[in-house]
Amino acid sequence: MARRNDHSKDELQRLTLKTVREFLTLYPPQDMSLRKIAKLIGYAPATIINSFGSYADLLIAANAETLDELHTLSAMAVRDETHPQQGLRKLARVYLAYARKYPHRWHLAFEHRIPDQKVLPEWQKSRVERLYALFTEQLSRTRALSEAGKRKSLQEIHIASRVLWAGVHGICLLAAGGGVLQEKNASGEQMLDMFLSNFLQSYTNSDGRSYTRAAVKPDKLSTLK
Amino acid sequence: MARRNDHSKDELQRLTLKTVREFLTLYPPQDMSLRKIAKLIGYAPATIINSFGSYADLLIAANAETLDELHTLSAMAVRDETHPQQGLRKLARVYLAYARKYPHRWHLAFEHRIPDQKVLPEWQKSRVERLYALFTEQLSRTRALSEAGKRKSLQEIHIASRVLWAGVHGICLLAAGGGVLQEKNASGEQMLDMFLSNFLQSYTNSDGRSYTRAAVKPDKLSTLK
DNA sequence: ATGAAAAATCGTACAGCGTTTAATTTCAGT
DNA sequence: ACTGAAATTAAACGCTGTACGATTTTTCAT
Repeated sequence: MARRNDHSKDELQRLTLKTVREFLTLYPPQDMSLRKIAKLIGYAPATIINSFGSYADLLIAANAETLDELHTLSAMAVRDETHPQQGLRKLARVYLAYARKYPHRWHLAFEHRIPDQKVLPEWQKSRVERLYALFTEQLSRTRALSEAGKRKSLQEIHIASRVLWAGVHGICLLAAGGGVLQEKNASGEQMLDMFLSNFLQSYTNSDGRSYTRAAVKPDKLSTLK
Repeated sequence: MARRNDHSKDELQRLTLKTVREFLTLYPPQDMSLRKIAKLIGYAPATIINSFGSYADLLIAANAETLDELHTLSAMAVRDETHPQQGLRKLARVYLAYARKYPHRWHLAFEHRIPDQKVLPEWQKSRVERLYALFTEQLSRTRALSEAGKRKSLQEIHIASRVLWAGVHGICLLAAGGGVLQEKNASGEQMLDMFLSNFLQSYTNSDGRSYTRAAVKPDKLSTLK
């Protein structure tokens, strides 16, 4: 066969990605295959490969979409949010909501292992870092103080943002995860709440040894529940 | 062909699992296959299937070994540990060390998705709960107090143990994870330290609103660094 | 001791997978 | 109209896990 010109190159890529997205909305990644997607869009498997490079590259592209969507939702959630602790809570809730709504896409994006030693592209890593950055941004707004009473260093904030992200991610695994990780006696909201309340409580009170009192007053804090 | 009697049924299972273990010590799960393992042990693929039921069941059995090993190491680490906060730190460090030493086995155990709707056996879930239980145990030793100054409820401790585990797991993903999650500017130890210090600081000081002072004195706490 | 049943092992076949190759048809530019 | 490039596919390749049937060995009752 030959050139059909039903779709332009870009149209075909969009159609493919849309089909993948819809498939993963219903079925897990293991049930997806290049041949199934090809059949769904009415093209031959080789056409998709020709368009994306490989099935793995198609998955990477789909994951990029997922990360973008998650970032957009997160950014929207913290826009116009003046209270950084509230911002962090909102970020966490967006993550949990997304992991629950699109578990298969969420899993694929964060569990995906590249087949060989083929490193995944930089623009993919930077998408993940953009997610971390949302936490970093809220954190640096907390004006939390370090031991000596000085502002926390950039490195401290960097680490704390990773810790926050990791905690939220781990909790989402328990709350929305398939496989061996399934928690039914504690809700995701409960876990997120306990995590953020306690971590931020201590984090924002310098290191908790009360050289300094927190900038946030207790009654302000209690409104965050 | 027919019965060879080179190995008993149990011997063959042990041999198979040992081969899987050794394979995963060197190579990632995606590179493993039923046929490769069969070739390595000198049996036909169908023999393994006949012995374990399916390739998926073999993986589940291998994961059981991983979870057992992790539990044994963890239990050893907190045996004779009188200080519960130190115990929790040791648990976290064992997890991180294991995830770093056997990343492929670790990943397979926690990421494994069951193929179909075939639920994974109860004895597998209970193995994971046994891991949580180690955290629960240390936590209930902290004698942390709740808002009203009373001991924390079982439900609170339950949630807190999940939060701790989830946080440690998430951090291990960043520290030892392949794929899209790789943190190079913050070490796993730094992240674990910040996580545990801050979370426990607040958790053990009731909810931080200082109805009650913590049972653990500040100078005790500082020795945990 | 003998015959029958059960168990173990494997070769073969099957359907599906991602990917490569070669052929074919169409489009764009001259 | 002619030519070279681009797009699309069918077919084949080497994998994958699994089902089936045949074959041999062990086990056990008689």
